[in-house]
Amino acid sequence: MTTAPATPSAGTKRERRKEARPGELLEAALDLFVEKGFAATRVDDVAARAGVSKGTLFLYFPSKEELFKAVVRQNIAGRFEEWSHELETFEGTTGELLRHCYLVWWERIGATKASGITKLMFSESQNFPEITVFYQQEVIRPGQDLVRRILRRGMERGEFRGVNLDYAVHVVMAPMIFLMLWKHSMGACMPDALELGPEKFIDAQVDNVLYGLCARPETGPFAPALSSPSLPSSPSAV
Amino acid sequence: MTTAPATPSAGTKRERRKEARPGELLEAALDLFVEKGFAATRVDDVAARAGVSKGTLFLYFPSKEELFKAVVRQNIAGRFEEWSHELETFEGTTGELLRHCYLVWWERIGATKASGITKLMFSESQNFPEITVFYQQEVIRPGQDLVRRILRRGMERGEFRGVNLDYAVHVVMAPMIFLMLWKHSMGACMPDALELGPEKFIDAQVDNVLYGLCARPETGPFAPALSSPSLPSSPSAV
Amino acid sequence: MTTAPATPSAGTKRERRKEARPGELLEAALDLFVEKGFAATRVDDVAARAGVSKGTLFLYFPSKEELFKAVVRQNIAGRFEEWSHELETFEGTTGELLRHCYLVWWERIGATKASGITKLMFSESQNFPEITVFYQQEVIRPGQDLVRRILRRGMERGEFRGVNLDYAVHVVMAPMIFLMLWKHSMGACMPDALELGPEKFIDAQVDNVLYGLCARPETGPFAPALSSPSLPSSPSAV
Amino acid sequence: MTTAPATPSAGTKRERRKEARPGELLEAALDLFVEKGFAATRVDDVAARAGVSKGTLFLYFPSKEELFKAVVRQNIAGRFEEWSHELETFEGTTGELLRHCYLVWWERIGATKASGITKLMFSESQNFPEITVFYQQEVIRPGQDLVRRILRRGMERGEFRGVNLDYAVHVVMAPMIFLMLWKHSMGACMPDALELGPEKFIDAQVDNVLYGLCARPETGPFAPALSSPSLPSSPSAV
DNA sequence: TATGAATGAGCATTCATTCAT
DNA sequence: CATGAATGAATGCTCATTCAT
Repeated sequence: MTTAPATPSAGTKRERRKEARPGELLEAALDLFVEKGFAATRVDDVAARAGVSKGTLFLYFPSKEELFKAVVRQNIAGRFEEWSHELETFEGTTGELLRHCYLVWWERIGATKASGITKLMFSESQNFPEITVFYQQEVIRPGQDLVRRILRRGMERGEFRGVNLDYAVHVVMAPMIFLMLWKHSMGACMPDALELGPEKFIDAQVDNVLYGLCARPETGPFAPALSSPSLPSSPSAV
Repeated sequence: MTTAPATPSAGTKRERRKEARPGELLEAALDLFVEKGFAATRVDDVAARAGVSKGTLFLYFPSKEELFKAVVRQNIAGRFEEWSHELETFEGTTGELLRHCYLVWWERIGATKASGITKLMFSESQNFPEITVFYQQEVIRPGQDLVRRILRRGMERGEFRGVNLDYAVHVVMAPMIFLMLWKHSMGACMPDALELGPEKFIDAQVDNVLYGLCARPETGPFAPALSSPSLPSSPSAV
Repeated sequence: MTTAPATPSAGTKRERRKEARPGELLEAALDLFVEKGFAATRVDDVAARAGVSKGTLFLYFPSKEELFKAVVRQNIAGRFEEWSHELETFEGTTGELLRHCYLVWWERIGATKASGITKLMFSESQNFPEITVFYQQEVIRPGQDLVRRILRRGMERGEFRGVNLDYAVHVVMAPMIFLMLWKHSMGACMPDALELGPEKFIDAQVDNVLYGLCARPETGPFAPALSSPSLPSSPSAV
Repeated sequence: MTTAPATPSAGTKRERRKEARPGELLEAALDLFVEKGFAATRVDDVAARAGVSKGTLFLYFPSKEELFKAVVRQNIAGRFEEWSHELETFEGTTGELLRHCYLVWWERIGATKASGITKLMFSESQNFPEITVFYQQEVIRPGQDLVRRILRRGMERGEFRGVNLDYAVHVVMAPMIFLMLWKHSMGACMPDALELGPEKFIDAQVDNVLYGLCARPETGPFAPALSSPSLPSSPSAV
């Protein structure tokens, strides 16, 4: 109090605590939201896990919903810019890029607690419209845009067929989302092949997805169902 | 219609009501469980929607959990026997069988309210262990067994490659489950390509899945990741 | 149905059932009231144990309270006349009469389910005033009158000291009532010396009671506290 | 009063309230439990009588059962240590000690609301096994142990006959328990001699009990029924 | 800044009684 | 006579949010 601290951001122990509070609360909230879901998580428990009182939590976050939004921002929404940059600087075929994205996505989201947030949103979006709107704007749309840019890159380079992007985005994301949801619901309750080795599952999915997307001389035995109805997939689409 | 009553079991008006009650309650419960989820559905609302008092509901179902189980039995679990029989009498290639299954599954489950039950289970299994156990025994296991039998049929006939069944089951089911979950969560809140035409999405997924499964002379540019690790499916996989 | 029954009271099997109904209901009610108490006994259970429907019970007894009153009348209140007569025809000393009364009381009430009714009344009288009034008029008062007559007999014959009847009645009844209440509450939950041999307890109590009542030349080391305050029983009590 | 606060522990008005709350709730709960019994007492009413909301009650006591246990601890169970000490320091004959105990017991328990708890336990033990176990461990057993020690003291000093302790304990306690139960059930509903002057009743009972217990040269006209069957207390008892 | 005591609406389940058949 | 379907008021317990200190 009497002597000025060298670094103004973190002086006394108490002040350092004060600055750390939001982070500790967010970490505790992430844990509990992932474990119990949004509605079933009690703010008392979040505060207790962060080592503060319930009142203090409401000092930093005006409501349970705002607390959740902050968790989403810190763990997912706030990282899209970095990912977007990584995507732009990637060199190599778009097939390689897509495979790379699957892998890093698994490392950074799928295998971490962040995946629990996706599960939570799928579970409770109906009952909390305000959160859902926020999540769509901050996560879903940026995420789909990222995938769209990959697909366009492939199509512009002639590596992918001309496909209806709205469908293709879901084809690309479906296996990853399924993996997260399974892991945080049924997979948590029953012994399962996915439990220990999701990499194999991802590998198979990437192969299948790439097969559906890649430009091929002949269509083979399978119908080109990904094709945009108004934009036939034939060479003219390239 | 003119001579004898169609339903001989119901004489008086009251008896007809009594026989209809369970069905009316189950329908109301299905609607609300699908709309709100298990925890957020109030039994008062179920009773009100069925046109009876809260007490009457407990006359037919001893608890909210048992009510839910009855809904699951009527809409999903009770129909596996029929599906199993259809599977056995199918004639044609296993690829055609799989495509057929995707279609009828979409007609009977995916496009109906029954799909909401799957979404509900993925959402709330963590918080209601007793229901989860019931669902795994009555739905998940029989469903996976059905898929396993299809895959075995393909492998025994030489139509499919030798694959690790535990993974392949998930590869087959993932797109359908994703479709249900999306439809009942994000899809219900935002405009989406899947909303109106999921058939196209299904088509694309069937193609991809069949590509991964079908026996081919050469493996092409993609690694055969579906192969069982202990039972390599082809020399080139080594 | 076609031939008239010889005894008009019990003809066809159905009619015999009809006449037996109240008795079967009363027996079932006694069992359950004793086991659970008044409030905790459900009329559904009474009807079910009697083999009839809930509606039928209300056909014979207009309410749960009336059902209970009927149980009391059949098992206790209706038997005072007989006991009163037995008391009048007894020959022997009043001490012997009192001991005799303790024994037959134990046989007919204390050791039977009827004792459970006393326990029930002590337990729930506060919450059911109407029943309590009934019980006081039909059971408590007649019972106390019986004891009073015994005590008066002893005093008139010079066998007992002059005592305040209002207190003496309680002194006589207290051990028996205690025995019933213990048996149906704590005794039912914990191993206890009273459980198997209440006769010994009764013996001891009779001795003590008689000691306090009997006329004695000298009062011994103990104050004659039973004496009526206005009518000192002996000079030493002054 | 004017200078320093009497209670140094409570600073602000709020803190004083907080410290007083449990006591206020316990007092309100004691009143209502005694008046209505355990099952018939609504927690809302307890809270209202203490001047707080229902939620506040559950802030201090996690359930109705725990609230009741706390009431028992405060009013009975927590005072055995003090009583035990009083017993050890008593000087005089064991007959005097017993009479003394009856009197102080009446002052501290019998004449206070605490006696209502005993009545409650006798009434509802069957329906609430968990509470019953607690009560037996915390009240019944310590109470019986106290009586046992008095009886042993009398036997060791040669003042009392050799008796079966298991029965004698009940003989000693029966009159007091009867008094409590009567007062809180029938006595509360009908005019009664015990209502205003239980001391006289107690006096009579003490005399009778002491008569049964005290060592006497000859057994008199009454059988020594208190004697332990396997351990005859004196040659004359054979 | 931090606390934590207080609130009160919300919810699954029970049960005596009624009455149409 | 007999049924049993229907009712609806009653109750213990939870939890996000507020606010006095």
